[in-house]
Amino acid sequence: MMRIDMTDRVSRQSKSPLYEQIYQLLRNKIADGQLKPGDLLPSESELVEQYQVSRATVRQAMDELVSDGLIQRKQGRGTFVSPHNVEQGLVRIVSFTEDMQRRGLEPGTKLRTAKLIPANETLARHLEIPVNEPLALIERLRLADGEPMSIEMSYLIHRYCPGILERDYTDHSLRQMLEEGYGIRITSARQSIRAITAANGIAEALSVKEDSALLYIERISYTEYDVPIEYLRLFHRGDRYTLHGELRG
Amino acid sequence: MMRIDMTDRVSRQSKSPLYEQIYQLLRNKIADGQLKPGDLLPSESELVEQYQVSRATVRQAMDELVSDGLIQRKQGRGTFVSPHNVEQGLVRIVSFTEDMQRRGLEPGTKLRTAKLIPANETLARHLEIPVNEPLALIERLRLADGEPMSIEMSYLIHRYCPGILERDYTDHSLRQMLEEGYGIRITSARQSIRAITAANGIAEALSVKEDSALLYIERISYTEYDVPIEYLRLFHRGDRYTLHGELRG
DNA sequence: TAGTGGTCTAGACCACAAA
DNA sequence: TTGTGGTCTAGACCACTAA
Repeated sequence: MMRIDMTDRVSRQSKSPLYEQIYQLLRNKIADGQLKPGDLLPSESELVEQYQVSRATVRQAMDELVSDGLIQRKQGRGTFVSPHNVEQGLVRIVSFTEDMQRRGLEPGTKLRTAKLIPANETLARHLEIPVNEPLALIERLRLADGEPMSIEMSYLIHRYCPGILERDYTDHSLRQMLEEGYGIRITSARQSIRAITAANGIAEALSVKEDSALLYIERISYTEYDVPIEYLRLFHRGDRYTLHGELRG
Repeated sequence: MMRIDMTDRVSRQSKSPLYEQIYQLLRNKIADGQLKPGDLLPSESELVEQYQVSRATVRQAMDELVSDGLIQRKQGRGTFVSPHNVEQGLVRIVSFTEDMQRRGLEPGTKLRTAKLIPANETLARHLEIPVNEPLALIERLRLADGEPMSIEMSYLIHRYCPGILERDYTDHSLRQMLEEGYGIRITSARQSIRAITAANGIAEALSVKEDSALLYIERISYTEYDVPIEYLRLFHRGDRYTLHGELRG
């Protein structure tokens, strides 16, 4: 279980900025249900009082939540938790586990492959490495409530995370392992989304008919130094998986 | 042709805020190629000087561009136009025409249907109106370089835009007509994305085989008063249409 | 009228990158 | 060392909503 800091305060000694700390505190309150959809948040001036920071800092924290789609401001009335829990995979990187839990489904994982392969031309170009550089390929079947939901193929630059293939991918998220085992933080990513038909092997693994429609996502993840670290391919069952998002006008 | 304001200044008399004006000016410069991908933007202090506003206002304008994915900040180095023109339909509402132009394709439109229908239960629920309320259904085939790309089915609450069915949808965007003809501004939307297989009629219109994979988007658009105004269904050809986006860690 | 969020200012000090 | 963006403050006035 994740340990959660329940002290509802911010620290000026922390290495993370004040607005980030406030953002996390509020995000946690929404995540764990202390603040429910439709609830009125404390006003900006109340938060200024509570955390002893300036209003600009409070607003910076809330800006992030707005851009996540988690809260909505109403001038003259206040700030509210968004009616539905939107924000799913279109703005922020979300682990499969968190994604499923937010949908009210029980996540599960089966490892299909974990091996070393040489980078082909496409992978090399996307990861900005030489052709034939060794990559760790980790392929997992993701389950929701025991039923196949997605296949994830993760191509990691092995040089940055030697020995990762010997670890256990079932219980720990890859991102967590990269951070804790190798000090690698993924801070941004670029992805493309399209619809494809399921090839033979994929269809079988996902328990769908051949040529069923899949939501296919390719994602390149970058470290805090803007270095590509992972190329990810996601095959989501079209009949089970939907992305949600909010748009501005 | 759209008239573009070339005066590179902001006005304190304008009804739109200063940061919004600066945001639009910079956005236009990126759109029309005055600022190309990879280019260094003027520094924040230079923009402060140029537009005679505070640094916070400049930063607020740039925050929007960052969140659009159009620019990237590099501490100690400067702010750059994003290498690729990402930002496509996952953050901001973009017209089909603009979308295609950004992809370097020639947009085209064929009207398929324009008629009045009563709202069924699903439509009524999404649009927050009574069942059987009259809706204007406008169905268009969208072309890119002369080839079918998407089908758009737009369900508008007719009460808010009477007579819209008599207008010309080929040359004007629906959003533009709503704004100019009825004073209705669409300021936000909520959408869901999934993969489906093409049903018979849709497949034929899109010139693809039956059961081809389509990227299917449902979108509810809201006015500035958070009133639902339009329910939109988009069927994009999976082999031609890809969404791109950036994620935060 | 009182309280909310929306906008804006004029500073300050910091961490980081490049010369 | 200089200039960049990153963070933060303490104010100000405005537009909007609800009582």
